[in-house]
Amino acid sequence: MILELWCRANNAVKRGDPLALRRSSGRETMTPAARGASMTIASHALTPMLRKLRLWRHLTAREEEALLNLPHHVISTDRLQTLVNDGDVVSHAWLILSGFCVRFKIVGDGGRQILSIHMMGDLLDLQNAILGVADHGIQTLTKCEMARIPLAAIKTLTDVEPNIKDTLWFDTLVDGSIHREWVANVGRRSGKTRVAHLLCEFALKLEAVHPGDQLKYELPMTQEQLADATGLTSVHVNRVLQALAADGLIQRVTSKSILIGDWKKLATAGDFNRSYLHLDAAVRRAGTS
Amino acid sequence: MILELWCRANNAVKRGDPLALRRSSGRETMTPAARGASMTIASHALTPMLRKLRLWRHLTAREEEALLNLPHHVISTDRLQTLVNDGDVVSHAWLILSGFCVRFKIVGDGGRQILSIHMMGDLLDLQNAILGVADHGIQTLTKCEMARIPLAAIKTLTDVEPNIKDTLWFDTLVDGSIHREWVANVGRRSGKTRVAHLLCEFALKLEAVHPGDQLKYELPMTQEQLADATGLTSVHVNRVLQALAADGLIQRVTSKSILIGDWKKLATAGDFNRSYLHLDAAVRRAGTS
DNA sequence: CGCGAATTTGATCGGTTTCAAGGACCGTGG
DNA sequence: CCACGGTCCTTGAAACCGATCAAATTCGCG
Repeated sequence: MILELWCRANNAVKRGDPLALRRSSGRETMTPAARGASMTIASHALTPMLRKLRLWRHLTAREEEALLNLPHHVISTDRLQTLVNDGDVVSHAWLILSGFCVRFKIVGDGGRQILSIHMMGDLLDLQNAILGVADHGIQTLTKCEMARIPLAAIKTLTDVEPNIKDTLWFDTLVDGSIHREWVANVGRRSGKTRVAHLLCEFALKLEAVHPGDQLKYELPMTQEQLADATGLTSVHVNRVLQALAADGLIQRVTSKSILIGDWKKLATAGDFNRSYLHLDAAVRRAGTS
Repeated sequence: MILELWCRANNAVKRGDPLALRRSSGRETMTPAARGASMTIASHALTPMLRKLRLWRHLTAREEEALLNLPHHVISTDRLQTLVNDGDVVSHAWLILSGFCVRFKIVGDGGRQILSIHMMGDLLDLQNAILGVADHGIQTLTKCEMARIPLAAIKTLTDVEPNIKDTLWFDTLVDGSIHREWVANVGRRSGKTRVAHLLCEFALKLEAVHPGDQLKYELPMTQEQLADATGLTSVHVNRVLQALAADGLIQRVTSKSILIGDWKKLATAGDFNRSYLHLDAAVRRAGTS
């Protein structure tokens, strides 16, 4: 249901002829007509990015305009599409317009570790693009609409708009902060705590991009993906979810629909402290300056 | 012994009257005379930073000069000093001139997770400073010499020197890449693999700032700290180290001195692929442009 | 309705933790 | 130079959390 709301929120994006990403090639294909369409019609396609960046720093109207005018094209993907592979040479950033994605790594024994979960407004892969070679993969969890933005255009823009560069830098720093929390999460917390922590993080990130009461939401992940994110197995995740439900911390209407029964208790069980998300950065900044 | 070499390399730094950091307050104390001394005499104190930043991007002579002229003062610390606590309001960055530091988090049950290990030339806490509130702590592993640089000065400099800003941004992105590798390391690898991976990473980072054969080095960490970095217990780290030695992957002359017996085997055992360190970024950049 | 994917359950196994105690090392002071 | 004390390393045995394996059940969807 939340997904539906988002689609409505994004209805400025023309999707008359959504372009499916080919699973085999991993690169988008696009007719000249479609390319032209996405460049001109979808002039406000990038608005989800603003909602996110405004959390970090104040942007002037001119700066926001410049961000919206970044060249891009919009792509529709199936679920479970791998957009970027570890080792790829990357020259574009991805912006999520709708849907959910993860970043991940594959380790030697074939195990997979999800590094972060992303949603509408998140600018993905700017890290990979600036570093030049991808050190991790990117995969969609659900059907997504993504905007593909050339790094060169971002460079050109940030070179003349220092405040935008600072904002994007800040955005990547928050990513780093979340990584650090995840290191602690998978390194030093029990299975139950890890899962509870993830549920809290997801609720708060949802709330940030889509204000409203996010105590009930659809978790766009299978238990196996949840396991990959928490460093557990899917079997154990299943048992942990049951335990959380038994304690009344969550209720599970369907398998993926999470209803947080008691936020305070869940946050305590998840050893969750929102400060690492830095969601109050703009508020704090405004208050002190 | 490596530490000795480094001290010699840093002998431009005047340390006549090292200023001990007070354990209780966590803030440096400094006589006016000493402050003046560190500002003027140690004009090349910041050179270790250049060696690191040159790995990421080319810097012009003027830019390097500007970086060296950043206002700062030099501080000597004991081992196990906590320089920054989670939650601190941060207005300075720390540059390591000699010695080793870690970044860490404390989780709910009192457990500690080390997030990254740092050495000469590493610019610490720029993340915390830009984000405003520290989301993690910083502690010295050994006696260190640190330069404390006001964030305001870095801001002023990077606003007029975009290439320096890009370089520092790149530096924080590499930090993020290392964080991602650590998430995968503690999340999805066995104890033995985790420890082997850490030993490989440390050798390579040493090599980067202090070229020479780093197959033998002093690991500036106790087994308990190794455990905090790998998400294990010190008892288990002890057993893992013995196992690695039994397999001939490492030799242990003293408890902390690591001699890598077979780099290839250790890298394989540690599922280690250096690409996430992005140490070849400058090389690659030079080759393609 | 029927198929494949995802969830759930049970039983067993094993890597890692925990607890506890002994021993080695190192810096310090006498 | 040695004695001392504290930190760190090492070892053993037992307990436990989470993994593994396998099978049954439910869910989602065309």
